[in-house]
Amino acid sequence: MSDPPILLAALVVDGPHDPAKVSAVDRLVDQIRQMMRADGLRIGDALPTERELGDLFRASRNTVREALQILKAYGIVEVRPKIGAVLSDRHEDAVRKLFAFQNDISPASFLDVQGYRRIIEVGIGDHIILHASPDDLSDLEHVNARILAAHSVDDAAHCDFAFHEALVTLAGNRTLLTNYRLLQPVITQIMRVGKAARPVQIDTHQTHATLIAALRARDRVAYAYLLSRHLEYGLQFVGPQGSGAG
Amino acid sequence: MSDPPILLAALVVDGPHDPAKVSAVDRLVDQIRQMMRADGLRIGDALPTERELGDLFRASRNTVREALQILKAYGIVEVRPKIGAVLSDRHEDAVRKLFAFQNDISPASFLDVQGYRRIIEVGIGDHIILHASPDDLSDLEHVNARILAAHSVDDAAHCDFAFHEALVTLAGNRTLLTNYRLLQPVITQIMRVGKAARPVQIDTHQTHATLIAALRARDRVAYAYLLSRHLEYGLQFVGPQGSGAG
DNA sequence: TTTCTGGTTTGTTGGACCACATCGCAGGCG
DNA sequence: CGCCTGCGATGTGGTCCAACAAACCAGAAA
Repeated sequence: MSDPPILLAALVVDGPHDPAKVSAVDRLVDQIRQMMRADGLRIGDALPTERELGDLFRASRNTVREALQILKAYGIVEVRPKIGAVLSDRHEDAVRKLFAFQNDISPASFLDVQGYRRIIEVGIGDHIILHASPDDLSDLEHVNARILAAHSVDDAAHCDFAFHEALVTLAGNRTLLTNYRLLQPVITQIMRVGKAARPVQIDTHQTHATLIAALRARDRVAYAYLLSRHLEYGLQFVGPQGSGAG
Repeated sequence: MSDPPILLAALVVDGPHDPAKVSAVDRLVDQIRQMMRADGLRIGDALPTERELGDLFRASRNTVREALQILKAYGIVEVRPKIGAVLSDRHEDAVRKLFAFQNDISPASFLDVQGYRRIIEVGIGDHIILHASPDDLSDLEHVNARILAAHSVDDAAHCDFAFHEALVTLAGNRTLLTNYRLLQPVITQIMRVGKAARPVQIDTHQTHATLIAALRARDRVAYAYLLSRHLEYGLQFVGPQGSGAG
């Protein structure tokens, strides 16, 4: 061993077995994150300038910039030209974007996603029936009403998603909601396809209304049945191999 | 007055004008991705070198590197020292890492995540009971057995997660499994905390065994009850504010 | 007040150096 | 003769520096 560059201690990293082989860029990413936390920075607060960061952490501006690109890709920092890097709340958007990065939407994934939705949306039925207030259900109806005013397939698909999103919201679980939202692009696409075959805003609205009615009646069996049928309905249009057992 | 710009020739980029003033780095990210697709590159194939990319797309190497950092953050390329950037299938890992990026795990998220798990793992009970083969359940037992051989809290936590992951796998839904895996860091951390309080490998193994037994008996009520109690168990250790309504 | 000027910041470029992985060649050995 | 080994040459990524352009901000000047 000659004399390796000491490089400061790379404080704790997520890697379980990363002794010191971490690159300067990765080290910077961690250091900047720690600085955010240590200084208690909040959304909208600005980071030091690139030069200052480089000076602080003994790194060149290029290295700082590469680290900032990673932070930017992660959506926790937003670099505004000539203003600087500010803490961002685009993290979830970044996750969503990244999540949809490779999703070639095939009929198979259509089926799979609808299956996922059935598990989720049926599974939360009990909780909604037990805990949702009449106001909650009224809100649901309000969201449902918007689909009647949709003036395009795209619009209708978004309203449709908004209804189901509101449904999932009533489960009162942030993790679940976050995960469900991750699939927004795929789900909305499914809805678009279904509605493109023939415009069915009124049908959709009506089905949603019966779902709400089942929740009001605290009828979990009816809710599960209606929801399953509702989700299977769209599968008719997804493609040739969507046929077979519904 | 300043001297005329030295380089900065026309050399403007591809196709239609970009009124959006997209940065060179973002442009490069797109161009590299297009190149991947156009050349039909597959996992493991190598990209041109950074210098060649810069030459190809009329960008400096630093710019290329910033673009590669983004691609790397997205998990679609992996830069191996002295080899170059190769197409990677680490995309899901990248999503997972990104997902856990801001999750400074608080007792609140502990509760939330356990609630999410309850919804999911209880919700798939019916499907497992209806569709799981005896071999599936034997596999589950096999996975469960590994926890007895765990020699550290960390190891036990991973085995514990592996069991629940196997459980979710039996639901036969890829989307659900992907989303569940997204939470692996958080879930494993929860398990670590729970097992750090006191080593309970045998208890965990036993509880898992009763779960399997309930599945074998096709007793969905018992399954749901045992699972809920199992998930609530770990919450005792998460922190003082874990109290209150479950 | 408005305008201009200088300083600062990011975006981008070109170039430089280092450590090291890989390749190819020469030479030794079975 | 053929195979293996050792060793540079080459090229790669990792990092850094210096510089310029464009845009912005603050303050002096008119």
